Amino acid sequence: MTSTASFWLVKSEPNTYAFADLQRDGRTVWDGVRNNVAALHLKAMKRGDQVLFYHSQIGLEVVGIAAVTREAFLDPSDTAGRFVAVELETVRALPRPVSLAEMKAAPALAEMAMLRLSRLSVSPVRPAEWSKILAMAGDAGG
DNA sequence: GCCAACGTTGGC
DNA sequence: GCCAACGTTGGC
Repeated sequence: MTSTASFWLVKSEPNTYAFADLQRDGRTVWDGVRNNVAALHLKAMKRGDQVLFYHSQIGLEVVGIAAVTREAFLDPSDTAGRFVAVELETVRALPRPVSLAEMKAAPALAEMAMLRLSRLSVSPVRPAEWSKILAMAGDAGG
């Protein structure tokens, strides 16, 4: 069977919700996104899509992999009913984190959406970028 | 702590 | 509908 999963990257401040929290919880509702472009990406996520988990503000590195377990639904934290959330589950921590500096220094990642639009909290990752980052992390699964 | 980038708001 | 002011994000 051919895989049709897509790849994404989400940012979270570890002070607020770290990858370790996702590992503890198993699954979590990814809500609170209040940016239209990010919301479009959330709406495009399909069950089974793979997601890089990035720590913003503190750490500044990709630390783990999550997967989409529930496709976009109205964000329960948005009383205006305008934005959506998805549900994510933990997959695995990376053998070693990949820092923002490393990603910036990698020519293969020069066009990554998260590097070009630094404030975007949910962004697409191309298959080649996904493979590159997992290779940089020493993760054989990419 | 500062600043750049970018989105939103509100006066006109 | 324009655009200046303001707020937020996130890297440095």
